[in-house]
Amino acid sequence: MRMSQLFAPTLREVPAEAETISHQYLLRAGMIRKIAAGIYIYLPLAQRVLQKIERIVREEMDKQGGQELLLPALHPADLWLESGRWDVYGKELFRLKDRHERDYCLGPTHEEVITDLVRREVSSYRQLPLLLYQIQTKFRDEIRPRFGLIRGREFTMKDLYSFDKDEEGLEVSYRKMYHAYSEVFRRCALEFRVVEADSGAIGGSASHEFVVIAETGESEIAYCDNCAYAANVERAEAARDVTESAEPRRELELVSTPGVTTIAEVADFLAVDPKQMIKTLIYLAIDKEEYYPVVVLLRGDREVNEVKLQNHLGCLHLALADADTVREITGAPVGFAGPVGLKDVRLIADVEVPSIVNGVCGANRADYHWVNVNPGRDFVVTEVADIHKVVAGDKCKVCGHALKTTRGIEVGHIFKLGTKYSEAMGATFLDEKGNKKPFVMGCYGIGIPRTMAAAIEQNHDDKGIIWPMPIAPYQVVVVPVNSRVEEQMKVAERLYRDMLEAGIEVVLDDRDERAGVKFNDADLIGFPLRVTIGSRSLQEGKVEIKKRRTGETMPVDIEEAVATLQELIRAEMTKGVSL
RNA sequence: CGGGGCGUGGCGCAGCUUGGUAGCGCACAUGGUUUGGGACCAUGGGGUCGUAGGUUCGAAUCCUAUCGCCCCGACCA
Repeated sequence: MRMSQLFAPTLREVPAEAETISHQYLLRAGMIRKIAAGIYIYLPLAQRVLQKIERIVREEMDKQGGQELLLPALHPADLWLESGRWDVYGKELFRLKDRHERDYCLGPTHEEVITDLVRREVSSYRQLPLLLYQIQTKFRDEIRPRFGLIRGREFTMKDLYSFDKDEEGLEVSYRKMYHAYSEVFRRCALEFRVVEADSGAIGGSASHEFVVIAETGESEIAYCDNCAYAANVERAEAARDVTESAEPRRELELVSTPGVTTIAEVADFLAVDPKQMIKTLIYLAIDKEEYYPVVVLLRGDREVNEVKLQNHLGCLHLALADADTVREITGAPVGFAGPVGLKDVRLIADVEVPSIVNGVCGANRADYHWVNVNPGRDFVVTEVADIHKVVAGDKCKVCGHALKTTRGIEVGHIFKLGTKYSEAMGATFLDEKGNKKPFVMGCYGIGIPRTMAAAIEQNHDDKGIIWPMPIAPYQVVVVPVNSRVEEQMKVAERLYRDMLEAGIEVVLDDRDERAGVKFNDADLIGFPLRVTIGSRSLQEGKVEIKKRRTGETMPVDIEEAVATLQELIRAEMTKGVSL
């Protein structure tokens, strides 16, 4: 490809709308353009990267016995009503009607469609296991699209669905995908971690996320350096502090705390450790038709993990109660809630609460707190659950070492679905004994554009993108320093032709631009290798090869340039990690 | 949806407080000089100031409504 012909409108300035590095560079390198919030055009360079990622994905899926098919993006509402998700999925589902007023939606995921297909076409255990996948456009009316390609409303996803005859089969399929995903991201040269995850709206038992480590990521993960434990903080659990305090239980006492409401203020005012406090929060658990209040107790230094809480409650949504509801339940304004004396309301204590001795909590009365509160004595704890958020420093539940936390971008997610969809939709087969059984399913997704963006978040410097070789849009750019110098152009053209013949993916920067412009564009777009042809080295019959990542340059004889490049490319293609 | 911010040539911004009929840099076009890290000179084209109402002799500027976009939170690959 000639740079003069390449449709890659690079931008010198940073577009105001872009906050994150990947978003900025994708725009500036002329790879994407936005057409509406969360909806992007992929220009030729981006398309090449996406296709390379897809190719890697296909190869790894195929290796595990996956078969590619293509499902529709437009789904009839019937299928979603059948699975029950027409109501559950909520506003995120793009819904539309056809001319006959029939309901449809744009698929945000494809469990319904694939389950429908399989229930009609597969009837015997002999046809299992079945691994079917596609690379398809998904539509999700995200509450807030953001960070460019990281969270779009339309994006391509590879989704594979596994159908097995039993749990053991699912386990095998799940492990295959776990391995395949690790291979995909390794080949994309990404630094990632596999973490235990919450399975969220898709449902099911076990699930793992593949998280690319990046400061700008939306996911927070907790992990242990000492053992293999790693989990999304939405799910992460820590070892419990079981040290029973020997301190004698003191007499319950009401103290005046005028205008002192927050944990920090109370701790300060009464000179107690926040760990001694019982944080009392009023939530509303919201289901399809109804909602009810829940009182949640935590140690004062803890935050609620709403995902855990919601899972525990099994409700659809969760919201902090408004001031009126708080007053209704506690009889006091916000800031003075406590479990002592509360009646007729569901009370859930975090696992750490029962061991608090002589604690402090609100008195359900404006401007008063209780001190020397002892769970079990001063209020009854019937429901205990792990609902606090794990933080760095908590003990690993596996080995007891201090956990660390970091942020990352979730690029892949694998789920064991079990029989959730097959049962809801009556998808069954006959087993060896002729018994009707629901398929045991799994689903496995990779966000393709997000993977591209994550690669940029992890591979860039202040000049631009540094593509890992396996997913670079082109492997080499040839830059004649001065396109008007005939000799330089001649050598450039010859090398360009030779490279094409050798199967190297190359761009020739034949533009009549100053060297600085070409160099800067080359750095911005992020070609892993650059061949510079200038008068200096040409005098000695040499050209310069420069590695984008390290900045290392090496003069090579013109005749050896192609062979050298091939060698460098080969080395980077198989390496699997960043150079 | 709650909180914050922004809509002015393709991009980045000024002008708005204190109304007087739109400007700067980059990009673009033409000519010339330049050419190893985003050149210079000259000339030129391009904007219903997001949209709709209103106030006013007069609105980018003031008022109202509305749409869009970005950032922080609830959603997820």
